[in-house]
Amino acid sequence: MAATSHDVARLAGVSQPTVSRALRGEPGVALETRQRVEDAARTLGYVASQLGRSLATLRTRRIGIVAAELTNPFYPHLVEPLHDHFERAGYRSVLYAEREDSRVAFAELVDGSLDGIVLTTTLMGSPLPKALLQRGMPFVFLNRENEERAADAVVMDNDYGAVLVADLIAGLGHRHVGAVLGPLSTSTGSQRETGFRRGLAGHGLELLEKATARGPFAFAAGRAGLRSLLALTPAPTALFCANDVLALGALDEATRLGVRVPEDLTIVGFDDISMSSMARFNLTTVHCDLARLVADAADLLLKRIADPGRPHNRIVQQPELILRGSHAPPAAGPGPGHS
Amino acid sequence: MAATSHDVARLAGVSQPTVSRALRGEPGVALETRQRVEDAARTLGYVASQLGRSLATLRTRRIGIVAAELTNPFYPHLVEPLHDHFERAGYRSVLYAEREDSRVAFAELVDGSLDGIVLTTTLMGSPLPKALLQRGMPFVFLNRENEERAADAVVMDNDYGAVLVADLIAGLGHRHVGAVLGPLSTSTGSQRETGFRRGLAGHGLELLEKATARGPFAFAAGRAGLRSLLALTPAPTALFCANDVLALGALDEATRLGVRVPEDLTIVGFDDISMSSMARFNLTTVHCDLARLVADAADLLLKRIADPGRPHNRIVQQPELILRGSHAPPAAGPGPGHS
DNA sequence: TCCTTCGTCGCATACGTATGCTTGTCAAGG
DNA sequence: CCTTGACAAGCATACGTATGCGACGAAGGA
Repeated sequence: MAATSHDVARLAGVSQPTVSRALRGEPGVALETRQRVEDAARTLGYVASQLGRSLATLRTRRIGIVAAELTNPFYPHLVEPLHDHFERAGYRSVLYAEREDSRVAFAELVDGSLDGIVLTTTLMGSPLPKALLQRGMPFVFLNRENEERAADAVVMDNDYGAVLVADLIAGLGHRHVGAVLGPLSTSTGSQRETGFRRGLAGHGLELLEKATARGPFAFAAGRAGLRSLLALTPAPTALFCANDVLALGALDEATRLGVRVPEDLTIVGFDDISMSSMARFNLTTVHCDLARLVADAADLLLKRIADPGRPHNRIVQQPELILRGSHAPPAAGPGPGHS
Repeated sequence: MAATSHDVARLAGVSQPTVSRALRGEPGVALETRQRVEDAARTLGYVASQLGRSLATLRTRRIGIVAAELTNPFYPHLVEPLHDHFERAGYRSVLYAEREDSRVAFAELVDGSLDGIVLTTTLMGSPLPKALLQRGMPFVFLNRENEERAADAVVMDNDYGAVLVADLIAGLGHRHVGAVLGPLSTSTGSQRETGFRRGLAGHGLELLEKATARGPFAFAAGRAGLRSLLALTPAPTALFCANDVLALGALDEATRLGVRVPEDLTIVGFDDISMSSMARFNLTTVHCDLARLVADAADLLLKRIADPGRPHNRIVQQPELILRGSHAPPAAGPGPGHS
């Protein structure tokens, strides 16, 4: 149906290899021949088959991005700049939005249709990274990682960021502190929890087990977490949420319940996604430079594709506290009631 | 490097075609042979090359999704369910996030690496759809379309939805009405504008040219639009925004400027993306059932791939007004001042 | 005994491109 | 006049899988 390089060759009166060389601008083709080939290609509307090309070169110029639901507003902040980076480098992005990396069929990732993979949803204990490693399939951890250390990774210093939050909350004078934590099966969730506890301890405070809620990094978990923590007596006057999506969920639920932020309740998030800076949320949070995170990850992956034998690299970036409007000292009286 | 079907054949003591048939569960392979092949494949960790397979079958089981920036919160509502739909049907999604369909290199879409394409960012006058049509490349318009009528399309009844908004605003008693419109080069932008003007006219109202702002479907355009319209005298008491992203941008800018919604200003959007239902926004808007929109589009595309000769189908879905908290009658006095 | 039928498998080839090697031509230099 | 080299283009083949067709053997019936 569609024209092939053989059709072009026939029309131009040359051989198929000459067509291949001429259209790719390889040297060793006479100018006159090259133009005849280009004319023939234009006449036939010829477009080189990526399939044939990939099979011959064993390069597909496609990169897989394993991410979670895109309607979770965190992931677009990774996927979009990844896509743009790879596009500039001549690669296409194939989306694997499987919620968890272990749900991605391993075979789909190593069936030869990808040159490399970005993992953003890896769980602790997932066998996928090791399997990719054994197969020699280039990949990079982005934002999340797991126990596998013989791999490229670009992550935030989650522990440090959480300590910053603990310092802020303790410094404001809060004594009843709660947290909406992420899954322990994620490196981000567990590191942010550890850091927050450690930070509180530095101020003689403790995160009581009953003052914690835990759930997936989703709005609904933030909402549920806020409801359950407000039911405590005394209710916490400050809440650390393990990421912005949780924090925005909690913030929104507080609004719904008539709890004022920050007057009645301090809420601090982590990530600084774009929604958090909108005036209606104005969330105090830990800023992660996701653009730089993504840029580093894309670079590492492209370098590994170019040279599979190069030494592994683990890049840790420092986050930064962003003070907006969702934090304040605790109210003078007892903890906030709730209507 | 990676094992091929020839390696498996050698180990199992059969021919390569027998390996192919055995592993795909084709009939005509003896049970004992099949098991020997499966054992050999397992031993070698064999995964069939998608490239070889695609070249032989001329089917790639990949679908291209042409969308805009994913950080624009509208697009994830299309891309995610598309991805899930196609995955269930055994297809992978390749992302082309190029802002405009005309910026996507045509050759990339017809180089044989895709079985079909979803267009969500088509501009009026774009030559891409016709070119795809001429090449016999299956595609479907989703949400946006252009002049090309010999194609599958799934769109909302934008005109009708905009009339609903006009009815609401006029019914509330607003006389000074403004609008933040989308690009005329998009079918959604122009249809929503036309419908809104027609709806207002039905109530003896008019949308003055100076009471309109226009920009891309982005937060920033909503913010800028609100600022410029509030500078008018008299300032509009009600604003129709051509989609939710514009409306949320306007709403957020109003908050920033100290303009109260809905007391000082009514704002109505279009699309009903998930952010709009959050308590902090609580946006009155026109609900589009994007899940159904996407489902219909995915179905149409898969049917066309299966049968390229079938008649074209254009599905128009009816939107529905959702009354939340951003609309109210105009304030008794003159239009709102702004601090 | 011979022919038919069926089940099983291999042979040959197609899919479309890239690339190493060889051939052929022509001009320059000895 | 022969040799050498550069340049241009073709030949052969590789990449990995799928599939039409033919071959072969066993089983069954006439």
